[in-house]
Amino acid sequence: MDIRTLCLGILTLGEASGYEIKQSFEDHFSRFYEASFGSIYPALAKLTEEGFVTCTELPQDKRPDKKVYRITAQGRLAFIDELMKPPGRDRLRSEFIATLMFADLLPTRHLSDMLDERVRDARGAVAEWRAREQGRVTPGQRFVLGYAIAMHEAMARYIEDNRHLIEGHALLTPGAAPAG
Amino acid sequence: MDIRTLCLGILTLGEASGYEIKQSFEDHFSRFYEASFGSIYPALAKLTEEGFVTCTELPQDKRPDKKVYRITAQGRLAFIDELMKPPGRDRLRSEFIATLMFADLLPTRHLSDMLDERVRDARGAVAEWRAREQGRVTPGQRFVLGYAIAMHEAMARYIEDNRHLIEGHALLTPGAAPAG
DNA sequence: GTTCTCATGTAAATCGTTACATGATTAT
DNA sequence: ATAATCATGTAACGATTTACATGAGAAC
Repeated sequence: MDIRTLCLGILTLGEASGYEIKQSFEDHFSRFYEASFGSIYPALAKLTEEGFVTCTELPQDKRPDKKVYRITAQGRLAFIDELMKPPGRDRLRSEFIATLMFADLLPTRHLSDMLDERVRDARGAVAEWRAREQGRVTPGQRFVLGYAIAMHEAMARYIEDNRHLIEGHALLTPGAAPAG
Repeated sequence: MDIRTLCLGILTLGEASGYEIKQSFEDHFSRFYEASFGSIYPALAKLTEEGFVTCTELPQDKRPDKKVYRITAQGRLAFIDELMKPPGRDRLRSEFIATLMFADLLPTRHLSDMLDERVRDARGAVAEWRAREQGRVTPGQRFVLGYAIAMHEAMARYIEDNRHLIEGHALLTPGAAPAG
């Protein structure tokens, strides 16, 4: 599922310009997929060429013309075809996790700061998603929002419940018990 | 955190050949990071050039010589330097999630199959990790294994608890209540 | 007999980001 | 003044995968 296909998907929700599609990526796919203009604009050009979307130029004053894209019937079919393919494996690249794998090489203080920040960040993301859940969303979007919330709550909870495994390690090694 | 750095990390756990590092990626980073030979071999060549690892060739019969890499003191420092950098954001690309976002475009039957398979897969992964948890692992590795388990359990649980949101939709729309 | 494991490496292709190029308007 | 929002697009660069190249031995 490349960015080209995801643009098509966003256009099933309504017409949009390249600029607006970028915002949609941030709104709907935030933390799942990201896309830059450098991939969105060429994708839209290609989709137009292929007949999956049409493009109408709206003249604007003091700005480049706004190009509004609409998905075609053919585009809708192509998108559904793509959706019906068995989804590939999730691909997560987490520097946070990679770092913690080597926690024993790092000072406890540094780890604590990292974990604190991660928990803050996860809880912040959950708050944002909860807010978005209140708005008008399709059942699919609601399911995915709930999924994101559940995952990030589980993340925060796991970190809080298990941070002692890496933070408290020095205190738990034999012979390193604190005096008193 | 690129593959080059991760190779260095794996070598902090002990000497290894390129082939073995590939296996380590599957063992330790499975579902977090993946790496192919096409990225590992050039990475090791570059690390050797930079003095972060040394390479010893073991002649083998009927096979290419095995090149065993060991991390140097300099390499260890460089790796820790890298670990101390604030980790970048997690980057997840999930075709599964992207597909569910557009669940309303798909037949319920197809969704059910996808969800079933995802739950099976998550529970299978959890079982594998639980087995690995029994072996000898560093505290960091234990933390990360627990994290992976917690995440995938949360995933399976969320899907089971909320699949009706997308599967049962037809039954819940007004006027579509089952007779009886 | 076909697939898996072991073992290394290169080259092409893919996919995407970052930086560049341009420029007015509005909010802080 | 400085940044953010609006608006499009190209070109260079980067990271990684896939396919190619080679080949024996063991297991099924």
